[in-house]
Amino acid sequence: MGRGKIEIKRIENSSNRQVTYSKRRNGIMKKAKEISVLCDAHVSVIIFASSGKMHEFCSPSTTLVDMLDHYHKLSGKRLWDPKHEHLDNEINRVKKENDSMQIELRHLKGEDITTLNYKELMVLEDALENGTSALKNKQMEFVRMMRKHNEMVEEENQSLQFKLRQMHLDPMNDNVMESQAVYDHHHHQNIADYEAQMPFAFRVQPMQPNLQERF
Amino acid sequence: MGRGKIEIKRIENSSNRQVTYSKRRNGIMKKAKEISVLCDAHVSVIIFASSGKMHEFCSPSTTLVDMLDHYHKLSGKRLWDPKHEHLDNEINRVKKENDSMQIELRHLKGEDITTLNYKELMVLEDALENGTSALKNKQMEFVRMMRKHNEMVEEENQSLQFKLRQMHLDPMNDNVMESQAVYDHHHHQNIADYEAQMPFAFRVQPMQPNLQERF
DNA sequence: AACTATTCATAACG
DNA sequence: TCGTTATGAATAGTT
Repeated sequence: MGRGKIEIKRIENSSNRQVTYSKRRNGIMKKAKEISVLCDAHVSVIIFASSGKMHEFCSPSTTLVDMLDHYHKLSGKRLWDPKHEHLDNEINRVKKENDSMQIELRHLKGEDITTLNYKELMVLEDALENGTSALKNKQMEFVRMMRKHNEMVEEENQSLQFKLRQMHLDPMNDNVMESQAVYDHHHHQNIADYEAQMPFAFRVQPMQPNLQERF
Repeated sequence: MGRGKIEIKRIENSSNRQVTYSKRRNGIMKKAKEISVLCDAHVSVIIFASSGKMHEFCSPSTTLVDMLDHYHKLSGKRLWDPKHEHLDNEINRVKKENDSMQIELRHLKGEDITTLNYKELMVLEDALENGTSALKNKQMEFVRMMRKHNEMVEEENQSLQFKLRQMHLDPMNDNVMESQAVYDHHHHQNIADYEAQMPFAFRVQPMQPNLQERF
């Protein structure tokens, strides 16, 4: 197509080559645009001239990244560096871990255990027994804390009653108040220590209405 | 170029589109080859048909990876960095999921529960109760299967004893054997049905030595 | 860059 | 899917 047929081999004349490059490059880009419109195709064309200059075309319906992503999936060839592959592997590894943990969790919660064999059920039973007994211990600890707390509150009540009685008997005597202050200081220190260890729910609402049902 | 001029817009006739696609794709690939030879250009063409099939051309003097590297440098556009970031985020997300599952698992197994507050302990208790009761049900199912199995074995024993006794009394009489054969056929069918449902551990070693301790 | 004589690509058809 | 062909498009060489 031109004034004469040409052989397809490197054009030695540099300026000729440059001109032909520019003309044919435009031709290819036009064709690429056309096929993408005519046939709904996704097309990516990247050309580097021997001069180093780059030209590219990518169909407007997509992006180069998406195309390369797709390319990666279809061809199986690795375009991205080992870094990338490493990340992929890491994701797969972690996801597998995730799946097996999810299964274990479901089993412990009593779901999907119909497929388990006898041995697996034994393991599950051991785990549940451990969990249950640890829970029981922790709950007993709560009970002990509650007892202690109650004792301290009762003790404080007594001290307050004592104080009130003294003031009633002798309203002008400050000595009573002073000796009480020493007691209070010590006492509140203890309560503070204790509450620091107390879980939040307990401190806000010390009396769980149905706690006794649970033991 | 062709029997008539065409407008550059999507070809609605599907088979026409397919034919045009294939012809024009060949045309582009040929042009790409030619320009790379004639002008020393590095060319990459990737085309996805709307059908999903992929075709590519890359000048023989280079590779797609090299071209993309070059592209990366010249255009400044970040080709895989966004992908990297995406993978990183995915990993972090899954790892977080992992961690929380691991914590839940440990709690169910009775580990690290000292930090739990009262509310959390209640939730844990519910989960453990569910798990335990599901396990109990499954175990009872095993017991029922064992019972059934034992009954069948005992029944078979009786039948065998009967057969032996008959042969001892009248060693020359084959009728006994024939009537027994009918019985056996039916009986073994039942056992096969049953064993198909039996978990593997049970079938290999029907008598678990410490089973009775566990119920 | 334009022009134009040629070759090439391809739309329609078989 | 394949081959053929008339026609328009691309482009090599020229100005």
